[in-house]
Amino acid sequence: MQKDPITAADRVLLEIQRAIVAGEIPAGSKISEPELARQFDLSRAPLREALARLERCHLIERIPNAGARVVKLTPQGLISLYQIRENLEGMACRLAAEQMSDDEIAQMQSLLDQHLSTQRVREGESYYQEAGDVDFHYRIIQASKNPYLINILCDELYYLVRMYRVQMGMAGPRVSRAFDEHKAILNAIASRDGELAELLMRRHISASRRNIELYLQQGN
Amino acid sequence: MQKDPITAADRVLLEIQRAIVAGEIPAGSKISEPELARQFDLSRAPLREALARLERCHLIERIPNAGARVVKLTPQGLISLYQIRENLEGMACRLAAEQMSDDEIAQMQSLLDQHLSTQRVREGESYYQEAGDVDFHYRIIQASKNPYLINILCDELYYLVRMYRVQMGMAGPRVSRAFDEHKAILNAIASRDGELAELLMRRHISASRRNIELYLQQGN
DNA sequence: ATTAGTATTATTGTCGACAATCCATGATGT
DNA sequence: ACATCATGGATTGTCGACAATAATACTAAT
Repeated sequence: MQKDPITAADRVLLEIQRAIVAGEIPAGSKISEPELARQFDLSRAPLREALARLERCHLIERIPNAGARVVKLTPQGLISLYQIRENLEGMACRLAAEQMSDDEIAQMQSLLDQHLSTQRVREGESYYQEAGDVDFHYRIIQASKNPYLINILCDELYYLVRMYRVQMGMAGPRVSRAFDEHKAILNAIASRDGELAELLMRRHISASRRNIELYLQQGN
Repeated sequence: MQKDPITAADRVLLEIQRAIVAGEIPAGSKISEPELARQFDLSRAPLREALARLERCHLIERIPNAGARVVKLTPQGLISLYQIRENLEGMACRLAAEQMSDDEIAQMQSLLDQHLSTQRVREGESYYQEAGDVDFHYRIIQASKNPYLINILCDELYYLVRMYRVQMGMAGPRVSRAFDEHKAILNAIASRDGELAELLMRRHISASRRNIELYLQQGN
């Protein structure tokens, strides 16, 4: 059994991460090490460790001797992010189709059934579908078995995606469509058609991106 | 003009990075913070900062309370790495074809001419071609203008690629072929054919991967 | 009044020491 | 003899303070 030693830096990291994603620490605002240290009642050492990891997942930007700032959200940044997702998650999907075991596929199918039931219960509310969408993508990525790919998508880009969604209020009328698309993707994986699975995933993300772009133009 | 404050952590980072890539610090060996601190004659604080960044570019792996180890090179790891490169550099190439200015393209062409001349001078020696290859890919990636893509490829995966090449002694008989492929890629970019540029770059990297796989099977 | 230069203040980078945790060695019991 | 547990040593995580750098406020000169 592998132990999981939680360090102080880990705790403060999770807390700040959540706060930034939720917008409680506003985008573009300056990060003061002494202030945060007082606020979380710990030294600057573990805090700096946490900041290093926050920089790693693109939530803050640091300039030597000048300090750290929370990233600013821009339409262009979001486009860049979705370009990457389209490629990498498409690739993850192809690999998943090649490498998932039959058991894993069955588990994914039951996961989708589960999503369907909660979706029926909470029709209109998009949060659960959001979480479900995240979960679905997360599982696919993990199933790719490529450690670098997993690291990039789940550890480095994932929080930023969530930050965009949360702060731009992505309710999205795509709940049911997204579910159908998930189902089609999983079918392609189940029939071991990696090429199709990749194509469908790319379309799925591309549709999501266009949806967001539409939302942005509406909003402004 | 932007200043460039070099900190102690930066210096030790570059030094350790070089040492790991060159194999002077052997793959799989344990990293001792106190020992390295003595060796570089500085405190553990900047050293830990450097280690955090080394973890970021996948050169070391850290386990809480247990320490850091230099990554082990495995055939599977190298395959995973090249899978990512194939996708992302292909994408970078397509974006470059869409976004590079005519000036930038002209500069790239003169860069290739420069490679040709040095290649003629040092026929057989692969180091310069290696550096040239690296430079070519680097410039293409930068030209994609996608900050996340640039970060992933140039800051996070690049050093690991070099580590594999150096430690596995990738001399490679692909010197001239690689050059021709570079030229074909640039031609596609110059004619603004992003689709073709992407395809050619993927083939280029795929060929490089197969070359390495062949080398591995030979070596063992 | 505006700008250049300077002094002050605050923040980051670095240091050495302490506390908590892990690894290795050896003792002990069956 | 082997497995389990305890102990000692070493390493990592954390702390508070100092030094170096950057941001700010103020003074002075044109």
